Amino acid sequence: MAGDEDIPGKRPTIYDLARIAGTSASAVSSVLSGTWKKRRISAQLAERISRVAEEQGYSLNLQASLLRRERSRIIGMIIPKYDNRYFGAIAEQFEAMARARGLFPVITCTRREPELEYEAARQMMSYQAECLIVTGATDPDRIAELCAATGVRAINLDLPGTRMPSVVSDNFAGAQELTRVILSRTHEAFGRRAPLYFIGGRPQDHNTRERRRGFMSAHAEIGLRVPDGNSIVRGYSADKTAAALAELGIPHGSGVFVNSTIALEGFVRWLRAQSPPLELRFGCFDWDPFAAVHPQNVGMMQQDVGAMLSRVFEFIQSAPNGAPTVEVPCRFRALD
Amino acid sequence: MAGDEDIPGKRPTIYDLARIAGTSASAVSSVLSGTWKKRRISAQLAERISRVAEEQGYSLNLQASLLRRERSRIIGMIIPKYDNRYFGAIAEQFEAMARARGLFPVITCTRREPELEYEAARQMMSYQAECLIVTGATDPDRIAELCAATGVRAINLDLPGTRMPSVVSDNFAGAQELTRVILSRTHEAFGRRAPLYFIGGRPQDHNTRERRRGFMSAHAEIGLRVPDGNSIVRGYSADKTAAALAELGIPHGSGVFVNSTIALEGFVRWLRAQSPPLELRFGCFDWDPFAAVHPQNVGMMQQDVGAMLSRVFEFIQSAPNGAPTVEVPCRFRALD
DNA sequence: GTCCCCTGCTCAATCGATGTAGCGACACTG
DNA sequence: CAGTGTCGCTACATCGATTGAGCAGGGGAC
Repeated sequence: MAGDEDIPGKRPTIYDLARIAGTSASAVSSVLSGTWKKRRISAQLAERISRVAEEQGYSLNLQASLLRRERSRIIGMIIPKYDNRYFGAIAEQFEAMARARGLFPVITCTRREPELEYEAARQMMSYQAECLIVTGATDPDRIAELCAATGVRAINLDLPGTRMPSVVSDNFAGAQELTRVILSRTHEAFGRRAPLYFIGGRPQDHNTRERRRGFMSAHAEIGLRVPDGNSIVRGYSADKTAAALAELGIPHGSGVFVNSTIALEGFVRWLRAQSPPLELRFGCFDWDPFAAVHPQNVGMMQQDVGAMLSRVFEFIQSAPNGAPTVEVPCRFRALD
Repeated sequence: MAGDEDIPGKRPTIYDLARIAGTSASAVSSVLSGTWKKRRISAQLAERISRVAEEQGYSLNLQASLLRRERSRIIGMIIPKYDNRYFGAIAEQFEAMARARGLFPVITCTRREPELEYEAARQMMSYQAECLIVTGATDPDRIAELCAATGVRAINLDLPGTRMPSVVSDNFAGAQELTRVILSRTHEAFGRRAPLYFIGGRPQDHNTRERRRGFMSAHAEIGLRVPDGNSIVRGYSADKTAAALAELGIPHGSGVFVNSTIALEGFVRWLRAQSPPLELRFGCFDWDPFAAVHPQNVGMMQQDVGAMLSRVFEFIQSAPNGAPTVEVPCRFRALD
């Protein structure tokens, strides 16, 4: 007990433990990393070292450890938002699934800013991430290039790219089904068949294009043509959506396809402000438990986050050839 | 151009760059870290090194860099959930504010599991985090002890502890105000003054206790006594809340205080399932934009995430004495 | 007694970046 | 031409953990 030196601000290293336990740093390292049996350390010494480490409140210096090891087991994810049920669920489940596989997840939020996406990806390289999941990126191919240059494997999630494997929802089929339901429920409620309105998303964005294609296809099935004026596609922003709706003037008895909960936020705010109250029927691509109890909501298309992430981890374990895009079916949640 | 060796899976180091540029690793390091002017490197050499680094797609090995430096500038946060507007906003704003201050945020989600909280905190120590923000932890004092042992500064957010500085909402005043509004709006709507119901939270949790105190106080002000049976406090779970509500049997014309959006999720699900429809008035401690358009919602008490995080960063910059608890006022969002 | 093997450890090189100390070359002073 | 200073760069120790190589000592075979 005489040699224990507790320099306050200084964290103990394996050299400190070795000195205190009267042994070598190698022995300490192998005991604490669990490889001591292969290295022929006696159970007695292992016991002593463990006790000293416990007493001194030792914790591994990951920086030093990772510098020496060949594999970091770090897996990075960049994601545009946290405060939204879809991306929140992705982040939360990704962490849990990564941990369950013995990997160290590191997530960072890029707020749909292309520069921040790029910087965050660079930072993941610096962390020595072995793999990077690029979620909802505005320019996935630029990041793919960065990853290719440093030899880091990358996978797109939610929004596909052309240079690395992608896992996305089956946006076309989901939108088609959702559109059919909104059309029929609007018909039931108001007795007329009119083309729906399409609200939210970005014109150039892959998901928005696919969903519009499904939306159009469901209209075509029943011989309806959608006028050009029936769309508001002004980006992922609740405020812009609400402002645009005020100009559009949707008539009583209409049906509305809302493309994301972000647009839906603007939509329900606008809808609530109408006086006299406006009777509509709407459906939304994406799930939210509070939006689900709105009386005019006829259904929400929930993206299957668990299944998508499973496919992502399959791609991680066995790298595919080329840059395939896998589409995962959505689950429709009918309301009422 | 003859010496460029592009070993595919291998990332270039400063030694590779030095060899290619015909200079030393020290020069490369100082140029890339921006300290080259102090080290008397000529602008010409700096230019050449930068070009080579660019060409080779060099990226810093943070592990090696941090191992050598005395400061990591890493700031950790553990948080119970992502997919909820309150915690989602905390995570998102924390990252932005940390970056704006030149720090590297690392967040991890602990799902209110005490063991995972502890493990995650250990991992933050291993990352050499200089500071740890402990958000909504079930046992903050245990983590405080861990941090004290390794000399890492720690701050509680949302839920206070006794061993490190804490930043929390003014739950008492917020709950009191919210209760007053629900009481008066229920009176307006149904003409009777009856004690409210209190739904959600954990009995032993500090926030729940404070909010119940505010709730009780607002009742006492107008001479109302709250019966013991008017509470459902069974943890942060939408399912348990919905199940308990089914047993409780809240009568038509009642007012309800919902303690968190997680409980609210169960509450609105239950409410919607009632047939014939149940007319109530409720308010919620926490903000959610979709819940805000519910016709029976009279107001939501929004926690001031920006202000709370500002206080957290103040504590980080100048460590306070002892373990003070700062209370940040909430912002009431009246509805209708 | 010699050879060999096994046990239980330690030594020292290594990962990549950083920063102090110092070296060679040249200019300028007196 | 010795002495001093500055410029522009390089050498090397260092951070903490990992791991292949190797060493001392004891036991058994012949």
